[in-house]
Amino acid sequence: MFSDLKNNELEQFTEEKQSQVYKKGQVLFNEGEHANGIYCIHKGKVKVYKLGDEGREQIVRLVKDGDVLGYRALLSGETFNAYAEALEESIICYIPKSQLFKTMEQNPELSMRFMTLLCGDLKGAEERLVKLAQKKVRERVAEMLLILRSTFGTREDQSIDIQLTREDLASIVGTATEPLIRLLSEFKKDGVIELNGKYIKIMDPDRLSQIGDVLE
Amino acid sequence: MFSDLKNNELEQFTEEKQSQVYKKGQVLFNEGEHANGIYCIHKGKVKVYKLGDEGREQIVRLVKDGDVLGYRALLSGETFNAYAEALEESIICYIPKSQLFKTMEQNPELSMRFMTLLCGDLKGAEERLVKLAQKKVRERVAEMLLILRSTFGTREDQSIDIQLTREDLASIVGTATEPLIRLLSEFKKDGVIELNGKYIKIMDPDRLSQIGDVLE
DNA sequence: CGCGCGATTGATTCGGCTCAATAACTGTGG
DNA sequence: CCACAGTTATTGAGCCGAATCAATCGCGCG
Repeated sequence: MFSDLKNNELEQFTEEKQSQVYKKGQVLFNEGEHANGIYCIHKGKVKVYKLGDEGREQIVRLVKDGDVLGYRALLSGETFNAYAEALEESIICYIPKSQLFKTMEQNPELSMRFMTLLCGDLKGAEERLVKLAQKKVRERVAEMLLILRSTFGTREDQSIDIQLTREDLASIVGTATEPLIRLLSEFKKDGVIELNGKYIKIMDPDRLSQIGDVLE
Repeated sequence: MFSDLKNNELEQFTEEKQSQVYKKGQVLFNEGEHANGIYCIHKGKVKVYKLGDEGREQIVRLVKDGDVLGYRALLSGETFNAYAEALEESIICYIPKSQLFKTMEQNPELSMRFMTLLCGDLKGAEERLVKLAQKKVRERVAEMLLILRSTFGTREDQSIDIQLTREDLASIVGTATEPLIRLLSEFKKDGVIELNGKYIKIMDPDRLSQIGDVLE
């Protein structure tokens, strides 16, 4: 994200940044809080979620090493409209508003970068919208597994490199925990995936994309 | 949107802009087409929709007088990822990329304006996402009616000032036509709304927001 | 005036949610 | 190191919402 700042600016950035370690479950920010800076995930994973009217969690986005977080609220000068919570021990640095804006003035490039990020997020959100409205849970689950794998990669044993509770998984696809579990069990029975606690290994990606797509 | 440009720039804008009349049903752009400019709705209404995997329409956004359209694709240098179609006879002016970018360079304000638009769209999309995932059709329909009224206002007879087919309405809330119609009929029977062809009049907004909210 | 599309209603089916019960797992303190 | 308590995961049964299919109706338009 900041990789092509001029050298001196990059230094300045690095100096002033405050790295902090967040433990699993620790909260970066809550919905409604005032945004005074942005978060860069140096290492780790964070879930960004909103609460529905009945208090149910809805995961809006998952964020990992190298991603930036919280710029929507900062750029629009509003409060955060989601919660962010570390999914594992994470190293995250905080860039205060003043510093970011100063750098942005000197580097129009950087503004453009944020613009691009926003565009990408918007596109992604709209695509998810359509899928949520039109696809069945079964298809969405299949698709989610593929997306998780391509986003977070795999560990040595080929399982997807992220640990989410079944509730989290359900909250990504927008369903209840039980239906999600049933689908995972079914996929497992059919040899499409393997389950190992929170780790999921995709055995037959083609089958999954078949299930997740139009077909069937 | 462009209201606080310096005078000479505003003139330049006005001179060069090409106003065009779109008839009802006429297409502004298709998904996948290359974006070479943005559209400003001078007068009229436009629906922006995507197609699901089975070809079903999903309305992403409704746009009216004073709104701007197509900047996501242009700013990110990608193709349009939705379709746009006039809902009624509309006067729309087209601002070519070159001119817009030139003006943006001279007016950082304008870039900031777009940034704000994007932030707003993103926020909106994420909120819709949550509602789609968590609320029932009945609640979403109730909420949509209220939103339509506050967005498009009412005519002299207090009916909402927009004409949408039942299919369009269904596609906004993310359901099939029949369930939507049933709910409208129910609301009508209960005296919550009145139906007059494509025009809908809200009789009991409080009841509607009750239905659309947590309660019930 | 009739054709055809959009709107409406009914009947049926199916998916997904909820509730309830059990099992596995996690971390904790004795 | 083990027992316990409190989660988290899993499975089963029943119900309800919503999609689908089918048929009719109404209306606008040619």
